[in-house]
Amino acid sequence: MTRPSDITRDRIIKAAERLFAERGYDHTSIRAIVAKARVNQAAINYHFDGKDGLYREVLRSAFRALTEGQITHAAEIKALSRENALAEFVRYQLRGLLQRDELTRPIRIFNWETVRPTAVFRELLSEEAAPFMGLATDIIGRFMPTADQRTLTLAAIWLVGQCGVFIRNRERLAGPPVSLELDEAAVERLAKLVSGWAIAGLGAKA
Amino acid sequence: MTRPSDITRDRIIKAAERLFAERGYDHTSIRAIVAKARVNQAAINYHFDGKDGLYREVLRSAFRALTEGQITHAAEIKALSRENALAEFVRYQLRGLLQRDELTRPIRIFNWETVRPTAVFRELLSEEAAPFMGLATDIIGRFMPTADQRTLTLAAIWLVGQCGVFIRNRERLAGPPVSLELDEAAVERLAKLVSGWAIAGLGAKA
DNA sequence: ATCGAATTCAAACGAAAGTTTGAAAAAGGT
DNA sequence: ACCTTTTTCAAACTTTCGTTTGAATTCGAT
Repeated sequence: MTRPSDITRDRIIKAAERLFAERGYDHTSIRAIVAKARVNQAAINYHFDGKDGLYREVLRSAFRALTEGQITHAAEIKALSRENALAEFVRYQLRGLLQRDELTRPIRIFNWETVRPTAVFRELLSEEAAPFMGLATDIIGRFMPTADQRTLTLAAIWLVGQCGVFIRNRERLAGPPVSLELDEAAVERLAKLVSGWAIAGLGAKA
Repeated sequence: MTRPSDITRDRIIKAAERLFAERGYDHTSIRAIVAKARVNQAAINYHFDGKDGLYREVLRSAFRALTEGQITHAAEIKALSRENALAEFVRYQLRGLLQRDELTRPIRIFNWETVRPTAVFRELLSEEAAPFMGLATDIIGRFMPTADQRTLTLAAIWLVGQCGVFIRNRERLAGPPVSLELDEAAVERLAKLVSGWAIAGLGAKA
């Protein structure tokens, strides 16, 4: 493999993934993508059948990375206490704050979608994102074994929401007045803080 | 007052407030605003010096409504136990889920800004939004009297984040598969749920 | 080496956005 | 009633976006 045309494809995907993660779908123009990828503008339509098609590809791989990242550790997560499982989930989410782009970009892309789901996202939701939200719901369920499905879903949304607000505002939080540091230690502290609140919240009777 | 030109101004503001609340800044075109307000397109530039200027006005009044709404009850809130104060804060936020537009629009506008703050918002942040986030920080502070300012700020963001995710996705949550009802009782239940989790989370040592 | 298919490229297209323009209309003080 | 200022209006301007076009080039199996 690695035909010449695959190289173009690859460069487009990589550039698009970065930009979509950083600015979201709407604020990413294909001109910005092709500039970063240093390919011709028409290449996106040729290879991906338009911006939507490209985004679909990027979303697909983002989902896979996201679910795989947590599903490969699914056995571990299941083996963990519910508290540790939830902490791990939160920690994984908040790693999106780090500059470690290769790993954290999918999280950021996903978080843009919690804001204003694109049409592309809604299509993929059923086939690809289900396991991800399912994991959240499962973990929550271990805290609320008697709760109905509706409550579990709301709790899962709640959990994702309280992580997402940090992810999306990463760059702003890094500046004044918050001046949040974004190194591993700081993110770890924040993850502990948030998961601590969430666990305590779920642990008690509401 | 109520000169004829003020009527135009007013219709623009009202229409813009609705649309900005519903779709956010980016997805609201001035053509959509003038169509809803039934005024000429150039009127926005004449009266508000452009889309940004109009948005600034809408944001201003949204902030005022938001802070007044909670500051007028400030005395009550201060008198409340910390648990009830926080519950009241959450409840107020989540009322953005209701269709009661006149009251809940400011909340929705504010929540769009937690996603991707506009330049206009950042300008206003220091002068207008400070009291609002300040209130959140104060309430949080009563749970964590020994915490440093940084932690309090993070906790305030966390609190707003877990409400905002519901507000922004209101319309989607209303449909399948969640099919969240949006009447007073349902919102009240959700508010109890969320504030219960948050209170329990903060009440325990993290 | 050759030929058809796949890929790249510069350029232009059409739609949608925010803004500007300049004349016409309305308002309101004198 | 007049005249200046304020306000409205339809139309055009400018920029940016995603997409299309058609020729030129490169690829890769024969």
